[in-house]
Amino acid sequence: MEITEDIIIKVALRLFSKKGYAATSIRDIASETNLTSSALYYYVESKKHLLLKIIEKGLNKLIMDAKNGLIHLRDPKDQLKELIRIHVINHGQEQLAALVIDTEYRSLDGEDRQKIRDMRREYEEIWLEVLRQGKNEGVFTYEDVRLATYALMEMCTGVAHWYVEGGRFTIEEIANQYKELGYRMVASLK
Amino acid sequence: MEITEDIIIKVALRLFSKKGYAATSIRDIASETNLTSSALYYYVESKKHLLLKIIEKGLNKLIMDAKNGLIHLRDPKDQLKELIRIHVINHGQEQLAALVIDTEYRSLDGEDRQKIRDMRREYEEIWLEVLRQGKNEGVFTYEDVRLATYALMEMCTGVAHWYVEGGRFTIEEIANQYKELGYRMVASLK
DNA sequence: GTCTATAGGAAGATAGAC
DNA sequence: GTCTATCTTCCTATAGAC
Repeated sequence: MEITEDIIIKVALRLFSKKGYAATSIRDIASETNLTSSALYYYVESKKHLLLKIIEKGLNKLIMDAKNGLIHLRDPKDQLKELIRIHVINHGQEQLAALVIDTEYRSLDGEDRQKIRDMRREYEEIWLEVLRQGKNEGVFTYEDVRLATYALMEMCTGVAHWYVEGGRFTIEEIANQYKELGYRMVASLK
Repeated sequence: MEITEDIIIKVALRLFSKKGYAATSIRDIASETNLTSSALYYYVESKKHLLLKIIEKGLNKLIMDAKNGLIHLRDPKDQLKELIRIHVINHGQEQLAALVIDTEYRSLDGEDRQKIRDMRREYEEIWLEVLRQGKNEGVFTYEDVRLATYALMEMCTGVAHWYVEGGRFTIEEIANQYKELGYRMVASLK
């Protein structure tokens, strides 16, 4: 990957997350990268392709981090807390990407849309499996696994909506509190 | 309010939530209401004003429902469960409005933006007060009230992202499960 | 209230020079 | 690799007839 392309992606990410994909023009992106809009097309196939790459990159990182985080853990309680930690930290550190992934999915169509849908499902499946296993072992209690999973995931996803770097808590401190809140949500009482 | 205006708002709401505000044109809205774009301007001041009215209406309903729901409740546990119930049912029944409120806030500017920000803060304050009171009375446990509140609210808000009418659970059933999950998240162990 | 016509500009993307 | 110039289409919004 070339250096100019990285800058373009970074600028596009910032503008897409701030103004939205549709409201951001190729000329906006070009202007902030000190290129003309035609020079930009030397690096980028289309505006839609740029969005796709941003979303793919972000989701890939999240999935990889989650899978790596679980490798050495066997206890569902530890696994859940690790998923919460990774999800929260991702949505803080990669806040702009997280916002774009969540809100601009609708701007894709056809096989692009399907591909992102599949990646989201893959990530969701990681959580579902941990929650199922925890119930089987009797450490988790909930009525429906999908509902509990969505509740947990959306709670963590929300961090991207309010987190500000340099605020009262670091993202690690937030992750720690969320680990406790999330675990209590589904924990079986001893 | 006139009947044509209601239809316009309904159509705009559907299109804004599906394609996004910026990607929806006045012509799109006119076309689906069987009006020309100029006829539409007889009812609507501007596209931005239409968005503002949609967001205001949706937030107003949510705030009113929350306030009314709490009137006769004194126990923080009951109050929290009622807030969860109202928020979840609102985000299921008014799903499209909820999505527009959450994602198109950025499309407003100036005093419009400030007004919506204030309304969101007013709603948030209702939750914060219940959570604070619960901790004072010893029935809730958490490290930071704002963090716990955001976690609870975002968990419930997320329902708008995945709920489908006619799915495995009615919105009331979902609300019931969320009441339990949310309460356990902050409940003090006896 | 609803129409046709149109102003005035901005959008995505490309051609071709350097 | 980057530019100027431009094609074509779409946009919000208005003027003025009926």
